[in-house]
Amino acid sequence: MLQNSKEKRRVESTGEDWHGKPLQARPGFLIRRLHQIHVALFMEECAAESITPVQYSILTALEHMGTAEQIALSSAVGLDTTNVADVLARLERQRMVKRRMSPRDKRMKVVSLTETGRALLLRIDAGAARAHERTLAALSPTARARFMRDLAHLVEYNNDVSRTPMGLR
Amino acid sequence: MLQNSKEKRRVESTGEDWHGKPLQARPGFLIRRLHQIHVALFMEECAAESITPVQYSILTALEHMGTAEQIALSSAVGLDTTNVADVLARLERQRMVKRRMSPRDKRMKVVSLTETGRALLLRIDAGAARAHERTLAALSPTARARFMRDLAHLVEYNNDVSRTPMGLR
DNA sequence: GGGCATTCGTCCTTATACTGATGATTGCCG
DNA sequence: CGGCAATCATCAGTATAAGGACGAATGCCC
Repeated sequence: MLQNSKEKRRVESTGEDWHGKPLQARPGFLIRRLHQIHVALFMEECAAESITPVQYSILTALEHMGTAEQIALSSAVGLDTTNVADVLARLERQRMVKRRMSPRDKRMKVVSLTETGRALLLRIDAGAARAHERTLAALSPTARARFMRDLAHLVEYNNDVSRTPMGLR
Repeated sequence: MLQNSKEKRRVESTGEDWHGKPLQARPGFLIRRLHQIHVALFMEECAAESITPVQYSILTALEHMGTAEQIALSSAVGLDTTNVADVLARLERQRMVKRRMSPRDKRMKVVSLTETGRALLLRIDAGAARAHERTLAALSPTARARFMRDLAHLVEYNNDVSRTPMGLR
């Protein structure tokens, strides 16, 4: 059932007794809560423009890639293709993004930022930065850096979990 | 707009340049991904029973509290009351949970575990534990403990962000 | 070059999550 | 005791997220 290319070591039971512990001691619970909190902070800081963290991720990825097929975007932001299509439809409705059929491969759609989208990114930047900083504000700069390193490590290690086609790169 | 009882210090701009950095260097992105990953691992480990992490959280909270009004559950698991009602409706449909009007206060509903729900919790325990351990598997035991401490600290610090009525206690 | 597995986008369904609004009930204050 | 603000659950609406299925297009293999 595992069989990843990386061939993970078996998770040997550390005998950790999650059952007895309160929710607050469980990784899954805390991660969900922190995610919730960051989204709330982001929405608060960016209330002026109506944009969500995921939309921001997609716009940012698009800015870096210049132009991309939906499947590439899906891989870049770690989202299901279904979900990417969904978010892109909303972004297109708001004129942040353009989609055209690829002339090379008629199965694909090529996505690119519009001027409106590029302008939005610039307006959003400061708010997004504040949201990120407030999310980590409780930690000292040292602890913050360490936490980010661990976080990146955890994500990279299990990067191929979930539907994301080729895993995230 | 902030004005929490705690009176947070202003987030002084550390001048962090998130804009130039790739998504992988942004806290929000990594937190979302890790959440995604944990959910996927949980679903994989608990595929036998059809249950989600949030449903598991609610059942667990209910087990600890014995019996509770929806508003108390909402506070315990850090979810919107709307959302709690939603999840409870699904759990009730699967006979995991009972809801009755409170005789004391006819606005409230009292929720409790059924035998089916209690049995499910026992069956799920090992899988949930494996999911939690796999989520953190990339870190050494030392780093894992430190990461959990930081995570708890971050959540506790911003606990009152989001709609959750009284904040989580 | 004709079949056929693969790929890409989309549709349908289900489950979190939050906001805003509403209806029922309660407790409090005069 | 009569009104009125606050509380609790719910409803409607929107946005992530994933799974399953499907049609169109592609490319590869014989």
